[in-house]
Amino acid sequence: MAKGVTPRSQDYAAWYTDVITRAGLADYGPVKGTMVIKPYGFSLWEHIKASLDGMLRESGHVNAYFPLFIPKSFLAREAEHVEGFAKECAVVTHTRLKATEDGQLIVDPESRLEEEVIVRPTSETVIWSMYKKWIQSYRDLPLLINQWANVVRWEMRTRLFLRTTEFLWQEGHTAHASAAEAEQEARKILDIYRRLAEDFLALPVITGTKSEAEKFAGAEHTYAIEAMMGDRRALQAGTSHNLGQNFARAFQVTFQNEANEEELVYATSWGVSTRLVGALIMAHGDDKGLRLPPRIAPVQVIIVPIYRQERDKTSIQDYLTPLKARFEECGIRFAEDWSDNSPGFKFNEWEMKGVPLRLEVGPRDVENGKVVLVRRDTGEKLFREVGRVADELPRLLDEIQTELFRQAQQFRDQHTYRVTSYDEFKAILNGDGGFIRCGWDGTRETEARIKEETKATIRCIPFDEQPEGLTCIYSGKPARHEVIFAKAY
RNA sequence: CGGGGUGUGGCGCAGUCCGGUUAGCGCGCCUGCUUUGGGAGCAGGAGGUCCCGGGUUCGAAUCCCGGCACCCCGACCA
Repeated sequence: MAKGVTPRSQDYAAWYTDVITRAGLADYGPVKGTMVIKPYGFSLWEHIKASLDGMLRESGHVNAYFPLFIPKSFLAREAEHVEGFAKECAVVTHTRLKATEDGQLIVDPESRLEEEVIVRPTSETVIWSMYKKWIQSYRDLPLLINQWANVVRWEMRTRLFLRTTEFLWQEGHTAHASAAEAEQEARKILDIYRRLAEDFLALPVITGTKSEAEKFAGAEHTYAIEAMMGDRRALQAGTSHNLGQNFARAFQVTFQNEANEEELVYATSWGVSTRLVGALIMAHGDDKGLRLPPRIAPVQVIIVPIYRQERDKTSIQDYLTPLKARFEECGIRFAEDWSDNSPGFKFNEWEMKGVPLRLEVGPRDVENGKVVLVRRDTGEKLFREVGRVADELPRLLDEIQTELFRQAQQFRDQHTYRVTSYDEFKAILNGDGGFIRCGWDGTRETEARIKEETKATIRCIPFDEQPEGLTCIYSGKPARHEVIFAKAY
């Protein structure tokens, strides 16, 4: 195996998969499009998950679990929804296999299901079939349920973490007594997603509304957080939908309001997935590998001992004992690398894994009462007194967190353009690419034409849009919205 | 579903055109010794249905026919 990864500038896609495999995040599964999330990658996901789960609980949501299998007929209940997902559903048609005389294993034709079931691509339909049973009165509302689950979407083209046939996510499904409350919920969740991205993943995002063409199948409105990756393409990092009464209507979920009138329930759904891991890799990674934000890094500090002889090793171990005790008191996630690999190898290895801080201790440090710290974000070397380093670490980790965010934000801003002519628009997309902020006449036709001609799509209509006085980049008509265009994953 | 490519020890590849020793190289792995402040050195060693199935031939990784799988590029998508 080569020593490093393919440089980003040479082949971004190869760099991305190299980093994932070399850092030990994931591996390809045996079935096309599937992925094994390895312990280090899974630990990263679990930290992301814990961060979000905490925020969801604080805002009154509870976790539950709904079945993987859904009757095929459920999907068809909501017209747009079936349209959106039918093409990518895995379908279970039989319930068993059997061995033939010549030892082959075949699907037992006698086990054919009367009603075929689908593997959930998302759970709106099963969940609303249950909500029908659970909701009668306004007193049953709001219902604020979240589930952490796997879903399957049989995609044509897959990429590790960004789009796999099966992926892990959380999906929230809420029911409300008024349209206004559902709208407020959808927006509240989007803000939680924004905080997850910005405060935990150090990933600056743009919040906004999806165009009709890009919204979720079955939603009234879709809101999203959009982030810029290192190749200046956009990645949708989370979505929140106001479903209006569409699913309540499809599943006949009504409640009696305070005026004793029967009314359809108002709904939202929202989700973020393991795609966030892909976002982290592409937003922060460099040619040495991952760079993880301390708040979600599985290992925040890697201790690398450096020694020649057994007695040095022993003295380093003793030297580290009180320091490690202090780390534990401070709640710092640290690990030690006592493997037989050379120090240089370990440095590269842990940089590949994106550990925010490396702490080196060698005989010279033991003699002088020092340690050496090296920041992954800046490469800076810091020499510190062993007795004081634990007190400083929480602040230093915060600083790294902030710095990663700052770098990503600066990168995004440098590659965000406001343009007024379609020629400029195309020049940017044919060049380095980036986010383009411009006017749009609000028509599906314009959006479709631009996509066809440039591959760029409307990522969102940002909440802070200022369409007044703008003209449409394509048609020249007065702009209905100011939007962000970009090529997207 | 179109277009392109690749299937050979764990990984990356050479060998295939032009059939012929025991299928080779780098990395990794195992053992031992020496090393260790930016991917250590030497010595020894283990590890292969050459994607699968037919065919041609005295002889097939190599030629012929058929299949399968995966990767990349496009249309669809969190």
